[in-house]
Amino acid sequence: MLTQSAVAQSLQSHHPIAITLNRRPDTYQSVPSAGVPLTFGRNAEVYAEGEAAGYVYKVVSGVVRVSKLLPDGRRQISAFHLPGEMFGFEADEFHHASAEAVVAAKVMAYKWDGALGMERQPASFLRELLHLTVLGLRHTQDHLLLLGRKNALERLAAFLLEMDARNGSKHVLDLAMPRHDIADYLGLTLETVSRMFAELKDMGMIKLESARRVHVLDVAKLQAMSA
Amino acid sequence: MLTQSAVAQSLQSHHPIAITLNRRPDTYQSVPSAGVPLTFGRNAEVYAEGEAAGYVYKVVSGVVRVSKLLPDGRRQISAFHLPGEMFGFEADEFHHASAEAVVAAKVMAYKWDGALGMERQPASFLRELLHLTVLGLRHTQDHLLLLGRKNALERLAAFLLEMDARNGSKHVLDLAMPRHDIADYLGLTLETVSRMFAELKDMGMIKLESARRVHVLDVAKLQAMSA
DNA sequence: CGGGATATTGACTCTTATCAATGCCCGTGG
DNA sequence: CCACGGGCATTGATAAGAGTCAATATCCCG
Repeated sequence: MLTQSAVAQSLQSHHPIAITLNRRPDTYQSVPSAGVPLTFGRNAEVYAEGEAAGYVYKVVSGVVRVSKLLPDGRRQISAFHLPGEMFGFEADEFHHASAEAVVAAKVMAYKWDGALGMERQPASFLRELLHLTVLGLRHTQDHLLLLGRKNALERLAAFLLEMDARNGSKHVLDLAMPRHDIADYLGLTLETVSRMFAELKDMGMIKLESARRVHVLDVAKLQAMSA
Repeated sequence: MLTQSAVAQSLQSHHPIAITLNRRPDTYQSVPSAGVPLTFGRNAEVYAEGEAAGYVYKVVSGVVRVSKLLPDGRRQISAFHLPGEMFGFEADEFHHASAEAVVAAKVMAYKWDGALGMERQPASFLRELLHLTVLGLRHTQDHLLLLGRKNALERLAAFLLEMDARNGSKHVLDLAMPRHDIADYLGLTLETVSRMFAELKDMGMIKLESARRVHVLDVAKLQAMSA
């Protein structure tokens, strides 16, 4: 596990950093500083729990997972971040979770000096960030309900619906993450996740083209089942 | 379950509202509008899930729980709010969780017209609110780890430590909430919570003066156990 | 002092975890 | 091009932890 941030590494040692000033239009117009583009391979660490938090991040491509570990290795993934989403905000100067690429990912890093930096941000950016953070809080509270009160089948149904909705409700999903990551997101073991996939398949609610490629056949029934 | 907010009720129908302009110094100096003081009896609803969100709230006395329900009645409490804490921020115009008084509580309500209202807030208030929200997000993520990955004993140990820390680490706790609420916070049943209290007692880590009054005898061991 | 809500404890069940074997897919190298 | 190997996934048998149902017990509050 790295103690130095990936950004710091890039800045200090590795490849020359391209500060791309004329990249594609940003969803988050008011991010005030130019971003640093970073690339991560599968399972590469964006930042680690406990590390100093000097940046906020936005996914350009790929998928990033944010997770926390217990000392004995048990892991809980709190979110998967897809392209366009920001992550890495902290209330103080340290990251209290870690972030890794699920698959090869491109990420923009924006300088963010914690509370200090916040002093100098324009109100428009603060509003945007507050909005994003409140949305994140809502997602996390929904996930509390899932982890605290839903059974394994309900959890997987909710997961597939969430992923489908975030992917444009095409009802055909290419899951970027392995069963183990799904399990750590849903508070289950990978075996149970696998069994629940089989069960949803047997019920005719999904079709598994392969382990990662899922067809959602009956959204309504899945929704009824996820609650 | 009420469909009208408690604030609206107060404003529109019930007792005359005292707009107290010279109350005790606020922790949150930059809340821009004068607050409306409200009183709630045990289990009274501050707001309901789905209701329009026109206010943010601060606990003055008592304890407030924020929770979400599944259609069949399963409940997950995402937080208990103690005096001084704010709650009720939303990203849009609706509450996506409900809030009730655990015991008789006094609460200040501050007008907050969602995104619209946010436009007019000073940056200082936005910063404060962002900070509070990020702190809330951190707490919720910690709670995800608890619900997704900790066993019953670990959950109760963590709960008692959290409550003790928030109560000034006096190692003597007066729990405001019944076993059922603790269970719904920890994702357990009230029977399991009761058994885990007994187990911690048998291990000599706590003393139960009564069901609600708990002495924390060995903080270090409890901490080791909660992780 | 009595009564209702809250809490504890016990017996048993059920869901999910654990441990283990097998299967599948994909990329690599012969 | 095919075979091999390694990661990933599925499936099975069994165990463990928490849930459920039920019977007291205790504590407030009037």
